[in-house]
Amino acid sequence: MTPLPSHRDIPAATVTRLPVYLRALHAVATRGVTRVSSEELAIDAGVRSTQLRKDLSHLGSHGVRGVGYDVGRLTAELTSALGLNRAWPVAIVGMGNLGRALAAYGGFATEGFHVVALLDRDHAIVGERIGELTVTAMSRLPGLVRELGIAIGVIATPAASAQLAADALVSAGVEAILTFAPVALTLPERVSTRSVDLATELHVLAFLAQHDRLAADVGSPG
Amino acid sequence: MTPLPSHRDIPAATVTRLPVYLRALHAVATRGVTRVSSEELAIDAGVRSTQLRKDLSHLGSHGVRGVGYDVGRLTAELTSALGLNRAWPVAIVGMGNLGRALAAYGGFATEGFHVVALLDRDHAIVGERIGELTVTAMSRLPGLVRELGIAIGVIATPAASAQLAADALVSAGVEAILTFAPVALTLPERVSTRSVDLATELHVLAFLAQHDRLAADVGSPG
DNA sequence: GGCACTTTGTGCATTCCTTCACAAACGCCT
DNA sequence: AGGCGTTTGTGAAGGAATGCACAAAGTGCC
Repeated sequence: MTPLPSHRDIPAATVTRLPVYLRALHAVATRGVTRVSSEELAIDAGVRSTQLRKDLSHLGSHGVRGVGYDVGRLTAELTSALGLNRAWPVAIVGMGNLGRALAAYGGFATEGFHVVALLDRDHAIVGERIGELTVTAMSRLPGLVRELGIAIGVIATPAASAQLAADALVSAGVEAILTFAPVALTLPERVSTRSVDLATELHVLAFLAQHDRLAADVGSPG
Repeated sequence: MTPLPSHRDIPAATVTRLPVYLRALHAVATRGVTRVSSEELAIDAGVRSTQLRKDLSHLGSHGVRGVGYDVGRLTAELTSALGLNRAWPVAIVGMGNLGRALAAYGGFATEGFHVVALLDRDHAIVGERIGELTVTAMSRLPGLVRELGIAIGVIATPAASAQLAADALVSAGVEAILTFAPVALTLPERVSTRSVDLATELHVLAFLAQHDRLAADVGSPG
C-alpha cells in the first residue's frame, strides 16, 4: 500500500548525512563523471562505503550491482527525498551582526532556500533596508508566513530573546526552526529544530585539544 | 596513579553536552541561585536529569546526595574539564563575508577564545584592517601560530580552498579546526575537527518539514 | 540520636547506530 | 551462452548512547 518507497522511518543519523551525500554527488558531477561507486562517493563524503550504502538503502535501491550509481539519477533521488525540488522561503528573526551576516550569506540561496523576510523586535531597526529586503516588525510575522508560504524560520537573536522569537515563529505557523542562540528552546512536538552554536563547537574543540595535549604528555608517540 | 579523576574516556556524546551544562549553570548563577538539583539544571539544559547525572559522573562526583550541586563548584569543575581556565588564541582563515562576520561576532570573545589572527590567500585583501586586526598573508601563519600560541584554527573559506587552508593550519601546528566549509577534510588523526554547515542544517530541516507534512496528510491528528 | 525525605550515582536493560560478512545481481569477455 | 570479476543491498554482530530502577548517602525534624 505504499506507492513510493516511503520516506518514513529513516534513521535520524542517516538524515543528517543525506545532504553530505548530495554535495559529494555535485562534486562528482562537476568532474564530469556520470557513474560512481559507493566507495568513491563515500571518500568524497567522508564516510565508509558500507555506511553510505546502508543509508541509501533506506531510500530504496537506486544502484546497479557490479556498476555503481548513476550520478544524475541518485542526485534526483536525494533531491526529492530531502524535499529540495521546491522553493523554501525562509524568515530570519534578529537583525544584529549575525542576522545581517546570514541575510547576506550566499549559502542560503543555494538549492531552493530563499530569505524572503527579515524581522526584528527593535523598532529602531524596523524599516531599515538590508540587501534587497526591508526589516519588518514582529507583528507582521503571521501575515508574512501565510502570504509567502514560509515554512522555515531562523533565529539569530540574543539568547535572552530566543524563546520569544521561537514562540512567535511557532504561532505564526512555521514548521521548522534553525536557531543560533545558545539556549534550549521549548517547542511543540510538531516543530522541528536544529541548533548551530559556535561557542559550543569551540568549547568541544578546547576540550579535545587539551585532552590530546595531556594524552601526548603521558603516552608515548607513535 | 591518577591524581585527577582523569578526563580520558569521556564519551563523545557527553563532551558535546558539557558546554551546554556550563551555560545552563551560568544562567542559574545569574538568577542568584547557589545550589541546583540535576532536575532543575537538566530542564535548563534541555536534557533528562538522568542523562545529566550520568554525564557528570564521568568527571567524578561533585554533587551532594539529598542536596544537589553547588553551582560555583560545578561551574569550576566543568570549566576546568573543558580547558576554559586558560586563553585560547584563535586564527581565522578566509576573510569573505563569513570570515568578517566571525571576526566581528562577539560570541568568540567569551570564555577565553580570542581571535588574534586573520588570514587570507588573496593578496588584494591582505593588509586590510578588520576590527582591531589586520589581515595577513598565509605565509605568515606558521610564525603567528608559534608566537601567539594559536591552537585553534577556523576555516571560513569557500569549499574549494578549505583543504588547502586545513593543510596550512595543520602544518603550522594548529591542534584543532572548526570549519564552516561544506566539504570533508582530510586531516591527520591528532588534529580534532568540528564542522558547522548551514546548508546541511537547512537541508535536514527541509527533510523534516516535508516529512511531517506528508505524515500529517496521512495520519490522523491527535 | 533516629527516622523520614530528598537527591545523587550507577548497574542493567533497551534502543539506536555502525561495521562486518556475504549472497544476490549485474556487465563483460570469450 | 556461460563463467568471472565487480559492486550493491542486507541480515547479523558488535558497540555506543540512552533511560530505568534502585541502593547509597546526605539533610533536617522530632
